[in-house]
Amino acid sequence: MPRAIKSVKGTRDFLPPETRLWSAVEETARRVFDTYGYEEIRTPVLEETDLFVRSVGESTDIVGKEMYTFLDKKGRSLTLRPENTASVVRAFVQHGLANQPLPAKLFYIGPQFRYERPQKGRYRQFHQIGAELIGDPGPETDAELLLMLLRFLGELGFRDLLVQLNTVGDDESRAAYREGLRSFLEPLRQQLGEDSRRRLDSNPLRILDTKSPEERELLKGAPELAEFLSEESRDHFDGLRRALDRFGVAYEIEPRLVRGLDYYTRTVFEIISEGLGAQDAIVGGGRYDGLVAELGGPELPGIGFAIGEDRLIEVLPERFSQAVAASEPVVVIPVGEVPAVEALDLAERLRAEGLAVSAELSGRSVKAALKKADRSGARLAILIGEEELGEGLVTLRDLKAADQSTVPRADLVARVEEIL
RNA sequence: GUGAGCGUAGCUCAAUAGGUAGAGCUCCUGACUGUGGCUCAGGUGGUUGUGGGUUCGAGCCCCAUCGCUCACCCCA
Repeated sequence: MPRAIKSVKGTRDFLPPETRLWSAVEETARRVFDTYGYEEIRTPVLEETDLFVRSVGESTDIVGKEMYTFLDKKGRSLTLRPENTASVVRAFVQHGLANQPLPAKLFYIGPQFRYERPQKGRYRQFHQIGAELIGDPGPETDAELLLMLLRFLGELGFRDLLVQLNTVGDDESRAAYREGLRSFLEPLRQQLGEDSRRRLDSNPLRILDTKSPEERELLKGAPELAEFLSEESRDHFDGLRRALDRFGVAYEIEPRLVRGLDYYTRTVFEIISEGLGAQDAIVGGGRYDGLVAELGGPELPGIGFAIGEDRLIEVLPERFSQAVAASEPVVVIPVGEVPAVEALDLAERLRAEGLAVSAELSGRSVKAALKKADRSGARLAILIGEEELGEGLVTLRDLKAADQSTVPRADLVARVEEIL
């Protein structure tokens, strides 16, 4: 016997009925995003490796050790996208979208890939629903993006979600802070862990969100970014907070929220959820005012978020999942000597009317067919018997009420719709 | 990449101190020749993740490997 092949580590098959849930979530996203004027963009799963090196950042964990990178047959270095913002910005630049009315508002839904050790809420192929807005620097734009995000999550039944918010300042603020932090930590170098010592050279800001209690203790006397913020960055952050307050958005300032992608500037945010264990962030995002230019485009600001769809579905409120309807509410069953094709014929007529119908074609007994219909969650069974066939009648059986009646075919659609 | 726990039927799990694999659910059939949800009877389904070792004998012990799960790390 040949070896059975299994799905690759960290990847999953999504089977019915769970796939209905995924579709429903994605439809909700499309509907809500549409009300904010966002259009869908689909970018390739495969990109030139350099795209991520330049945008996400060489010193980040994502680029340093989590990418699916390989050489193609011509020796080009390609990478399965570990996130989607870089691709969206690349496409924006490549197609000259800056020449269309700004800001550009784009959303995407699709798989992303990172070579990590899988655990709860973390997969090698995972899925993100994200949105990007390019070409508007104002804090009201940040607020609107967050309002859209929260409206979407609200439509899914989430309540009381708390947005964690911070600002990492503009390039100048960050450069100044980086030096401030470095000169504070340099004397303490020997007390830092191995990772943090390395970051002291490459990216000192990342040390801030360490989880090590000893390092947190050391950091207590560290300078804060707020002290180094440029006036513009401070104004921007204050403007965002005023807007969020006006719309009643619940948020908390999380000064140590830094985020692991290099392209973020100013506004950064996260939403975490209970019930996900250690991987509890369901949304992450922020502003990236230098990224478009970094990727060869014009000097345009941008902001976006990415929702972890796998994690989102893991903690989806029950009232949403329960509202996702069952399939095939009607089953057509041939009785006695009536050929299966008659059941197919009737099913086709009903489908043409827009009804979800399955036909019993396998020749099983009426009894077995009803049993199967019942277990599948069907609401109605239509029995085509020899006795009624000649007179243009069928038997309509309500599987929940357990009663049935004989109805003319002409009235069938109306009767079915009445019951459903 | 590091650590820990776990891999027996499609699913959930059994298998006394190593003695040659079983149940429930699911699925199919029948009791009920054109009528389901209950009950009863029967059937399909496993080289115990894989490879090696110890042993007269391994699902059980040892090693390796793959996978799953959780945590570290990182992030969605």
